[in-house]
Amino acid sequence: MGIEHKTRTQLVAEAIREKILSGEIKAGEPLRQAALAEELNVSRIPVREALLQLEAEGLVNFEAHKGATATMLSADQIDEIFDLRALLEAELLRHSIVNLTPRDLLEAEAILYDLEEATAAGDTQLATGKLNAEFHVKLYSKANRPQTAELVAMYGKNSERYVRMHILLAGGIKTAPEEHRTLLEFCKTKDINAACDFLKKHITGAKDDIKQLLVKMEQSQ
Amino acid sequence: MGIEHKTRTQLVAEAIREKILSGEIKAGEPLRQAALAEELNVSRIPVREALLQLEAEGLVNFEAHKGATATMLSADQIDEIFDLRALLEAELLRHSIVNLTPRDLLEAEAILYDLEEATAAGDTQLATGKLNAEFHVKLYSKANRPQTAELVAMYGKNSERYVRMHILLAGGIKTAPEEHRTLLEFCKTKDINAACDFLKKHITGAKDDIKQLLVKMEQSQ
DNA sequence: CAATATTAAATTGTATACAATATTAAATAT
DNA sequence: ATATTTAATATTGTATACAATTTAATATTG
Repeated sequence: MGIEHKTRTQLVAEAIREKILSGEIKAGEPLRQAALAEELNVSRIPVREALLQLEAEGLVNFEAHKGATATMLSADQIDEIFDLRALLEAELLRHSIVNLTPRDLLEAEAILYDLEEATAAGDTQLATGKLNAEFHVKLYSKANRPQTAELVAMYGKNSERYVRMHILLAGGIKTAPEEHRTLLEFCKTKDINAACDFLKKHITGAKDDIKQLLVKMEQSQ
Repeated sequence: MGIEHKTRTQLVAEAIREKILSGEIKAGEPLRQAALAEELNVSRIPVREALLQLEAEGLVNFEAHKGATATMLSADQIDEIFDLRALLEAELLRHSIVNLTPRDLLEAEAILYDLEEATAAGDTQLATGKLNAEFHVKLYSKANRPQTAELVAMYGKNSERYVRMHILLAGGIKTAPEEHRTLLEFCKTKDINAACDFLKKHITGAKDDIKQLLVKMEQSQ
């Protein structure tokens, strides 16, 4: 049982990803291979490979001979990504919901409990971040649709920095806390169509909230 | 206006991609960096970078220290990919259909004409391949959903080898030729729901056809 | 002989060095 | 002075060389 040995490329990818998601590297900013290599104490090879990976994740644009830049998502692109998420997550839920066991639903409720507590405590970072994701993942956990799940994860990561930014600037997403409970209720009663429709609205609502801010930012430039 | 200069990585990616799609490299087969490098007269660096790109496209699995293999899609995975395609292509069509001009529809009809001619001439390769794709792309052309379109293109590429294989082994997909014409008709009358529902069935039908063959192949192993 | 440990070979991962391209600065011409 | 060329610099792309890891083969032990 040897310890997992991470390759430099993977470590570099994680480092750069976090820099982008945290906003330390701003959208549009060029990512110089040599600079990153020196900063992270590696050669340019793993930096290049990490950048290629991040491009696949949609976090980076890599143009031959020109170099890489952190992707800059326009309001339109955010719009599309959230629509895709709504579509794909509803599809996951549709397949998962019939397989959700009572235990799954209780576990989801447990997460929801923490989430509501975090909300009450004013920790929007935690509530709209980690716990929110955990709750959704739990509901999708029995979908048995690995490729769809991977897509959802990718777009989730891609949205993450905008959600974070929104939390920072607007103090959280105004998603009503009871929305999650409503969704869970539909899952319990196995009301597939109601659950999926509600989920779509839930995601689209978050989108509208974020987009409003983004449009304002685009105008103020 | 300098000529477009392709990087070795891009050329290598194209070469390997075609090898996989054509079946020259079979699913599951390991892709040795050194061998590919020598064969293509480059160093291992562009080979590695090409393999990373192909992994992002879903054609290759790249495991650290173990190496890359051509992805092997199970019947289940094929199933899921075609479901995703149905979902995403319907979404594209939904957004495109209202913007399709009479000219767009005539161009689609022109492609359809060629397609039907190819079918009549027995050229299923052309009919289910290039022309079929062209027809679909035309219908989606006014969706204004670049990221969704990119996903659709990716999954299209991913399905391609199985479609090709199916054409080879079963002499084409049994998609009724009139299905395309029905779809076009719904687009002309701007009957969005009918068009999208029909498109989903159209894609799912192709899936069932291919999956049947795949299940048989998996059993015979 | 089977199972495990050890060594050797193959293969991948990464650093360094150099080549190709793009960007910027300087020089020249209009 | 402005526009266009030319040279210098910065940056990316790729080959080579070496290090790390895995896989295969061999040796060792119970």
